[in-house]
Amino acid sequence: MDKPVARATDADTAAAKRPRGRPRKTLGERDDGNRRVELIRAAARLFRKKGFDATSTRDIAAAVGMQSGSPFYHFKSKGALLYAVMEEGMRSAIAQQGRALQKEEQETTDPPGLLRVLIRNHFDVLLGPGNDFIPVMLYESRAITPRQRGLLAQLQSEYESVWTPVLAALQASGRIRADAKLARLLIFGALNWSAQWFDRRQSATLDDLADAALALFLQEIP
Amino acid sequence: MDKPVARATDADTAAAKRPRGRPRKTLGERDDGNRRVELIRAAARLFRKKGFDATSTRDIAAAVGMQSGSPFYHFKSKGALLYAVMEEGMRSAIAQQGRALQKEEQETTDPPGLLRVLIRNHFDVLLGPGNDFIPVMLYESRAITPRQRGLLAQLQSEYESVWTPVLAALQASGRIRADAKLARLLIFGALNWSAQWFDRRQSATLDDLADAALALFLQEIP
DNA sequence: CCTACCGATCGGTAGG
DNA sequence: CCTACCGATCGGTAGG
Repeated sequence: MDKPVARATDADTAAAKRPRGRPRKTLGERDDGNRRVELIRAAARLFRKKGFDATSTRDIAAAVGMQSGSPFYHFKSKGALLYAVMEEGMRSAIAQQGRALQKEEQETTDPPGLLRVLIRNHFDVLLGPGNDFIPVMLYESRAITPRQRGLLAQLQSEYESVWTPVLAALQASGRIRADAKLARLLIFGALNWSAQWFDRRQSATLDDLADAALALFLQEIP
Repeated sequence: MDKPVARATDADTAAAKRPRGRPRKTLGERDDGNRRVELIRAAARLFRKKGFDATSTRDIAAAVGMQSGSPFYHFKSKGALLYAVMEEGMRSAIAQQGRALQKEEQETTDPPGLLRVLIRNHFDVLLGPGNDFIPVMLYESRAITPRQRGLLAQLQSEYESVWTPVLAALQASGRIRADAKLARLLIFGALNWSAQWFDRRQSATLDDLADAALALFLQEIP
């Protein structure tokens, strides 16, 4: 769990294509971690589609070809599996955000450009193919314990820590007018809510979304 | 169900204060509708607090002092009760929005002023004391049938129909830069997400929120 | 990781 | 609206 899975964006779809295929044990590849990851991935998809409470551990077991009791060999409870989905989602999102910034770091130090990278990447984290982890975290947080919520809050702080100076700079230069803290909450709301309505089969692309968000939040250059 | 309950904003809290008190039958007041409304209200509170699946019909029955099977005398299923919460929430929100616009209709025909009224009222609908109905609708829609979703979509269209011309006017005048449809979705997202983080016991008021939202979305006058 | 199983809970109903 | 109840499902476990 410490090393993030390969970019969920491109890896998940492939795996979902052959859910039957038993793990190919090329070379000395151990099964242990794989089965655990498979469980987390299947759980994420089902938790997102049907909700945590409406998903039975039997559903999850069946999705990876296990018997009903077997998930409990890997996770001590259904709640632990939910938390693993959320934690994996956050670690993966943080890593992906880091890569996105690094890639653009060529010259893009201007706050508007940085905000675009952050927003565009956030849409990817939320809406990219196979990215069910963060939506699950956003919409099922009621089901975890206060302690787990605290641990996730730390990861969320880490994720947001990159945004704070960017938003502060934009506010200082007058390109964002609203109070910094409320602006951050409202912006994340606008972005996060897209998980409820975005349909990949429809017209708008993630770039369109990023454009619209930037146009909505940023004051035009005077 | 056709006539909306008294403004949830001021009526709900009072009722919550005396959950034990058996309905006072002053004058010829019939119990029938009251019990039904009590059930809807209790269900809304519990559905919001614990989620639909995690709330048992026994929880709801107990909250209004009934035995476990009795809610099914009023509603044919748990799902019907959920839908009643959502429909009641939408009808109430539409009525409340109508009143808010009427009250301000003195001279306020300018789009920015109208948007402020709409946003301020929307925060009231979402975050006002005892207003659990709309958050339940927003966050539990997975649990209703497609047909019910369709019926609610009609009510949501009615609610949003007032926003559309206002947003169009703001876009035409350059005070909103983003694509009209995406702007609407992003704005509603920013507002709706507040149901996840807003804490009435904290500093910001609903007026603060409305101010911040306006400042964030509207281009400054040149 | 499977087999076999348990106790608890749940939505819903018959019959008054 | 209550009493008494049912069938189904669920999370989880022992023992291999």
